[in-house]
Amino acid sequence: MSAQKKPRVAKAVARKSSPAATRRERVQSKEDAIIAAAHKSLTTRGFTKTTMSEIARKAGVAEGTLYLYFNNKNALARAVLAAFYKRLTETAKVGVGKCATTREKLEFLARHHLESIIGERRLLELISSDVRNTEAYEGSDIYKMNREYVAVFDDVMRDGIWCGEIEEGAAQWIKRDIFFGSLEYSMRTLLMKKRSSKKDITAVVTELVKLLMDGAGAQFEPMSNHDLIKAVERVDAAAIRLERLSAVKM
Amino acid sequence: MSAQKKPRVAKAVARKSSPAATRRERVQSKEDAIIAAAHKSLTTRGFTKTTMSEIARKAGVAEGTLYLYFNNKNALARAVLAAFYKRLTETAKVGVGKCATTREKLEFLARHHLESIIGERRLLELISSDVRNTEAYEGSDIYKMNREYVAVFDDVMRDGIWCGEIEEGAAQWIKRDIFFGSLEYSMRTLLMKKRSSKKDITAVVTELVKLLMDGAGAQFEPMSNHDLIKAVERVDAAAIRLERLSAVKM
DNA sequence: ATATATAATGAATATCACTCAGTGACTAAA
DNA sequence: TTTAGTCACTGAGTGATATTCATTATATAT
Repeated sequence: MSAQKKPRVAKAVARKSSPAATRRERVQSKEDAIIAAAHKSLTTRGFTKTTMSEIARKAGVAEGTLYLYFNNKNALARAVLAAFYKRLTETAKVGVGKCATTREKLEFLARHHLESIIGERRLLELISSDVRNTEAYEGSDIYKMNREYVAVFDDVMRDGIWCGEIEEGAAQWIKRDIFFGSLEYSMRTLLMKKRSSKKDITAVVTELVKLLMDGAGAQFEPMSNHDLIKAVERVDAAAIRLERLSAVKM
Repeated sequence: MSAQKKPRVAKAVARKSSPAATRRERVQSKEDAIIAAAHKSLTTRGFTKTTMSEIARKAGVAEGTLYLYFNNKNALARAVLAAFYKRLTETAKVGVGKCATTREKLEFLARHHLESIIGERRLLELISSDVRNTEAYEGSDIYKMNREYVAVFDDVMRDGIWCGEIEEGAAQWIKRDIFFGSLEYSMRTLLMKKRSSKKDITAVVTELVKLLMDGAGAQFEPMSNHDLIKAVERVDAAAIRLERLSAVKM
């Protein structure tokens, strides 16, 4: 037994979590720490450049420990994404609740979505690249989270149709795609501009909602109520003159 | 000089390209072969799962040779993407040229884009994940290719505005984002459906163009000029009758 | 024919995701 | 308190893969 493996000595690291916590609580807080560390790395450096050892270091655990909590790098990324969706859905619901009209709700949702995905743009990588392809997307956590999130939009649209603010048109899922698709693409464009300002975001939001509610086609010069009333008044005045005329002659 | 490196013997591989070609031509055809091989792997297996050795094998060259033509895996992927954009732009221009109205042009462009990105969906990964982040996007080949491609859409819209089929609205880039963003998002949705049929594509295309041109909001029953003129004519006729009446009485 | 430039090669290296044999901490029963 | 058992953790080791570079092969010019 000569070249036996050297037994590793525990470094007696001070517990990060409160020592009095139960085992379950300690495990939970460690999971949170890992997700937080992963979130930070993923959002600042992107999926590919983020290494597991980096996450482990940030979270204050050994590399192997990550794999006790998540099967692999993708699963960890998915957990981060799930947490993001949860926050996103929550704030979206709250915000919509404070709006009165359908237009206000849509504008809030659009702005909220756009600002959020600009802030955490690196997370969207995960959706389009590895995460969606690695496993059966349908039935996954992310899929459910996404469903729950876009349901907020669906509800707004349903209400809008119900109270006549929106015309009941084609399949709902198409409008949903138009809404979220436009915003994600706009994000890319905004990020490419030298200084994407608040004004740009407002422009995108306004135009998108305008399109969803009013359309962008050249209207065929609809007459305004004002014009119509003036025209009617003139006719009215003419009729009165005629009435007077015939009354005098009678 | 005992354990000297064994000199590698060339395998005297039969030339793939015609031996009579010039040096320049031979290099070009090899580059094409590499891009073709990379395209095949990338579209079937995705970026991460595609290995450089796999591409080298498919292209019939050594692994090191790949790096004589492209600096790294990302650069190679970018070249594949550039070729894709080139084809896409070409076919888009040709197709639009065959359409008469703005609506037809937009519907063609939408369908063409959607069908193309569904067919080569794995290439889109590249845009959102590594490619865009690896280097300064602006000024890169991909950026220029993309500009050229979306210019086809811009031209259609400009024509549409010029001949009055489209209303001149907000910034053009916003409408562009709405167009392409909706289609890319729709692609995801379509791919998730069990059997995404031709009919689904048609529905998306129709609805998107309808939205861009006519809008989806509940119109407030605007009075048309035609209706107004008819109304005025009726009033006019009534006035004439009255005039005749008073003339008789005179 | 020889020299020079160009093109190609593949073993070696570095980096990273992931594994596993082993260590320590806590808990419950004796 | 002691002891056995389970849970949580560790980090060196493994295999896969992108990238490099010393070397060899081929084509062209003199």
